[in-house]
Amino acid sequence: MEPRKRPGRTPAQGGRTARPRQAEVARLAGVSQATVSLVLSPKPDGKGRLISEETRRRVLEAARSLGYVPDPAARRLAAARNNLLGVFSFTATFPTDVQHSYYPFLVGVEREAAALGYDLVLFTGSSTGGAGAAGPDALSRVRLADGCLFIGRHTPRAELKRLVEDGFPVVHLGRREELEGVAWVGADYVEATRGVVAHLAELRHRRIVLVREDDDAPASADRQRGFLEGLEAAGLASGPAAVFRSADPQRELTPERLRAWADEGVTAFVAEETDTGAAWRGLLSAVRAAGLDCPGDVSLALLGSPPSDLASEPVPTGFDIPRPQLGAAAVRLLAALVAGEEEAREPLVGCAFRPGPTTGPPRART
Amino acid sequence: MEPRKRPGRTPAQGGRTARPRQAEVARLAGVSQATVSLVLSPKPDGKGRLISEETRRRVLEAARSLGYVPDPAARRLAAARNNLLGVFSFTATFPTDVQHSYYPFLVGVEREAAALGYDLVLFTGSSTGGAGAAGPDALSRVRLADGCLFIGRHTPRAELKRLVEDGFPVVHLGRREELEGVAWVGADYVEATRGVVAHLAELRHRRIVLVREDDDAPASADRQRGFLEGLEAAGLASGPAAVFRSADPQRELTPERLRAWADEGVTAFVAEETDTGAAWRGLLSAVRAAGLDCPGDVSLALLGSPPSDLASEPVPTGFDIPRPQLGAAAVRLLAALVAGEEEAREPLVGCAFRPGPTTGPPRART
DNA sequence: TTGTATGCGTTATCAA
DNA sequence: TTGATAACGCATACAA
Repeated sequence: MEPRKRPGRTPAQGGRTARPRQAEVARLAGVSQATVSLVLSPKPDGKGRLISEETRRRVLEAARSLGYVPDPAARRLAAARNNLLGVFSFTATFPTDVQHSYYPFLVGVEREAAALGYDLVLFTGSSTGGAGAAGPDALSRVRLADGCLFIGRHTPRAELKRLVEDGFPVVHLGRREELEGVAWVGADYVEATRGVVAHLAELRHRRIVLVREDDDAPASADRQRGFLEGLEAAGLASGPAAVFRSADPQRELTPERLRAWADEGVTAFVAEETDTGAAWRGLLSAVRAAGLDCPGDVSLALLGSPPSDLASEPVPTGFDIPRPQLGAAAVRLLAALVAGEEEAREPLVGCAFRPGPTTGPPRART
Repeated sequence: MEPRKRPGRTPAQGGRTARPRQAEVARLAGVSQATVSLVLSPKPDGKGRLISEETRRRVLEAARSLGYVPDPAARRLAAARNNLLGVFSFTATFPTDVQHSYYPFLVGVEREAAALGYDLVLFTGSSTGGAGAAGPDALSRVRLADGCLFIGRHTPRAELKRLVEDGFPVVHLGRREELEGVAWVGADYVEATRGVVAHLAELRHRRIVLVREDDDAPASADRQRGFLEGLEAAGLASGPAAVFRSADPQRELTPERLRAWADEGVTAFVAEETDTGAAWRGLLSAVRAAGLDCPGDVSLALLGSPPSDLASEPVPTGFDIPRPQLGAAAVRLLAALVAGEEEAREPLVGCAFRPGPTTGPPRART
């Protein structure tokens, strides 16, 4: 039986012109398809040109005139590379609720990817139940890319581990030490928080309280750790009493509570930054409701950046998470993994201390 | 010559264990590779099961025990499509300056793409070297996807046309009627603006002035057209005098000018929305500087949404551009083109009228 | 109902 | 220096 023309092909392929293939470039240039491949995929092997300058020119010209672009799927199948980096977030990458946006990270991710010569594939998460929905192989689609960046707290561990075990380059944006073998890049919340505490201690605050949400995320734990370490370093009383942990700070952080603390000699509060900003919001409103002056009566600091809807307020003392830099660092690491380099870089990115008008020396006690 | 073991394979493929293939699943289940494929990729064709329940079970069991996951590259290669939609913006997709961001569109783009089973490839036109260098064939890279969405005012016409001529599915986000053959999806500024004028006319305003920037973008032209049509429909005097066009409204829109208009009987102003929001800003500050009360002395309307940094101000009367919906509509259209369907849908998306506190009946003239 | 054969577009090997 | 050719893993038309 002789070969069919195009078996395995759905009949209604669409009436449009197919994308140009290497074979067509070859015909136009009067060479073989393999030659086209050689010309078009420069070997970094350092091997000198095996193709004559003349042929080379003709092939390039033909490719250009045809608008040829290599098929990423075929490339990967042939065990080559795509120049495609994946970005996968379990929740929507562009949520309607801008509060949870990964936008600032993406700024850095895009810039760095472009600089390194990669395009980005945004794998639409399972949020909408669309592309990859919830199936166990939802994450599998990312294998189309050369490597993939994961963002968000809720990355399914098993799937991620599977990818890593298969040798697929993966980088997680955000600390993920529990996931063994998963490379990650994160902000150094511990150090940054220590810095904020040190700042308050220098101002002569003696009792400081951390307001945090009831969440087990590494980001929360890190801040608490940095907080306690900071207290110790300053020779201040630490202990669980210094941490106020609440599932709903905006409710449970009452003005009475605040006054009680003040009476006990607490002169400063630090709140963690989270998606919702609940801790900080709760703290702010409680202070106001209690009629306390800031920074006169109490100093306030935010362990992160203020929510965007509070943009009209003065920017509080705290630190800035360098999200674009984080994104860029993650891409650099991922690119290194893709290139087969051993992972050997500092995964922590420092946060810059941000002075602000919400902290000052405590009022002398009477 | 007998077949090599794994030719075309780079020798140092990595020491990692290869993932299971359909062939291995087949061996374990005692069936052929094709059968495995049949079982594992359910056809939505509605065709009943061609595979016996027994075989089916065995295959699934074998696949599970081996931890089989399909290779997306192979799958896409065989299917002759990527399930990838490109998104191309001439400026960075994620600019540092959030003002100019396409974020709201992307929200809808992502959601709809996910719903339709597509992933997104982000192309950056302005990228600094790297992937998308600035070459004339920069746009050519988008051919890697099954189709591409273009966003922004500055899409190079020639390149776009070339893509379309080659039968590559292209959709432009924003009206682009000059570019023949280029499918587009846009907001119906004409109709929306007419609505705003009608609203003012109903309030009994008799003289209304449009403040616009000196830009030839379709978006500006459409608003002007809708404005003039709205005036006519209400039986009001139109003509060029009703349009104030300025390259720098924030400078040229002086309080004196405003007073002069008021003296002439102008009781309402509408300003177009642009990237910078210059028209609206200029109008607002001039009204304030002139000491005019709004909506007492003058009614103001904004043909679009207010800039985010004016979030603290009351939201003016006007209309909302449904950006997420626009993005979604564009993706739907693009998907239809990719699927080979003839383009046959309404490219205009309506804008919702937004009542606000900045308009009211004009003060009775003395 | 299942197996066989073939090709999707690319890279890489080997012979010419 | 270039041209055949064999896979990569999967999906399908067709035969059995």
